[in-house]
Amino acid sequence: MPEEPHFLIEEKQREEKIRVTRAEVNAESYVEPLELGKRVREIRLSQSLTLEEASKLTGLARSTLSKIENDQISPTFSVVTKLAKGLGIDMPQLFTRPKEAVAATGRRDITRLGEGKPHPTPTYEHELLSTQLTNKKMIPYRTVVRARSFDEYPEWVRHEGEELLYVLSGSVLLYTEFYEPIELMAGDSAYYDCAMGHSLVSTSADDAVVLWVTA
Amino acid sequence: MPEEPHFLIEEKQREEKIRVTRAEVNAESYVEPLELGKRVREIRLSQSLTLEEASKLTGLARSTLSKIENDQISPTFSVVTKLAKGLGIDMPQLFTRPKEAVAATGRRDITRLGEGKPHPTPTYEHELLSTQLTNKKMIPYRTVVRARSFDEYPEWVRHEGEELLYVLSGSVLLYTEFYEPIELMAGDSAYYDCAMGHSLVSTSADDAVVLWVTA
DNA sequence: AACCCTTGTTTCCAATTGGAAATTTTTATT
DNA sequence: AATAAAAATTTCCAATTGGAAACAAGGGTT
Repeated sequence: MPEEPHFLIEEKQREEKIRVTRAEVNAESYVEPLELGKRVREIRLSQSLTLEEASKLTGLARSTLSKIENDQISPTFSVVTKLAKGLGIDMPQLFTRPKEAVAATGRRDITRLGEGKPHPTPTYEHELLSTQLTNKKMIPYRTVVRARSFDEYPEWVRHEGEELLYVLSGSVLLYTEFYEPIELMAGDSAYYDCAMGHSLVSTSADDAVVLWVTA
Repeated sequence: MPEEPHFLIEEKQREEKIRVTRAEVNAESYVEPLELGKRVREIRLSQSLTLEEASKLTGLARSTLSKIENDQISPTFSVVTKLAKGLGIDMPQLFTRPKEAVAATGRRDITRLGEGKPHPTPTYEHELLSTQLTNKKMIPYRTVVRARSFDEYPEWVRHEGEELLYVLSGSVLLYTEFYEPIELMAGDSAYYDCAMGHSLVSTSADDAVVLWVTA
């Protein structure tokens, strides 16, 4: 029975409910159909495996594999994990858009002013740049730091990597663990280890804009 | 009810069956148990989001998020996808092991406008930022691209790594191998693999200023 | 202390997943 | 073609997921 996959149907049903909310908060974060099934099948066939063999390798039922490959179910995380283990694929590889294999063509991604992928949070208004390329060594954001008072600065953030901060306009106050807060004006920059607690507030009357690059 | 997660129990049962086969065929491409829940919580908190806010961003129920973070369910693929989209995470990042947070000593380096270390070349006028810190993952420059005519644009440059280019003022023409030259205006950015030949000239009447970050 | 409000957890249940087996389709062989 | 064997899909159903709502656990306020 060639019905529409459940989770796609469900997707639509919810669409209604959450449309407004989602649009408000994050105008542009919908889940594309992404053909997991197609990817999986490609990988299996590239190893010349039958469903039965893949089944043995992954510990998943033949039927389950078939359904996944035909996008009839949305496998659970644990199933995806088994799949990856059994077929010897990197998880990331599974999700990375196969897009044009980069091969001979160089990787390049242009982002025009204001055309990044918006990602608002209560505190900041991030705009992800260069979202076409995946597996980048750096992740660049252009971020609007909303004008706000001192005493409500956000919690420390801590994570892997290093960060470069360049103030494009306005002025901000950079809080980092182990140091006194420091005010940065347009043109100033900071480089720090993200393992230190850090957070940023705007000190200008209006919003400040910064470029943030994480490695 | 603090029972053992279903999908973990089941994991063990099947273990027996597939052990031998798996060892034969693919002895070593193990994606460890990875605590998805913990990761997700980290990421959510790093953005100072509440479950409610994350719920709005992802379109998932608060309860669902809670269960995921507490490893009480194995979310379906479509749910994981929504999660990643909503929270603005690269899928791969979700699965990559978070090397234990470096006991932070606190590396931080502030560079005031114009106080970087000058490094002039015939073509550009680089100003190295954050020169106090060594062993950085990224090397940031603020570079003035001298106004110049088209036909004397510099040779390709090729080297290791990836580069982010952000135009601070003026406009420039970015030449990269495999692509047509493209004009970038203030606020535009480009990300590319440095293995591609690349070079930059200014197209504005006066000098252009760009931020260049190499990883 | 009683109350309200926010954040996170748990319960309940309808909807979906995943396995075993049945069924259909494809491929190979006469 | 006809048949057998292999491979893939579908069906059926028990087990699990995911949403709504109830619940619990703080934080402030009055």
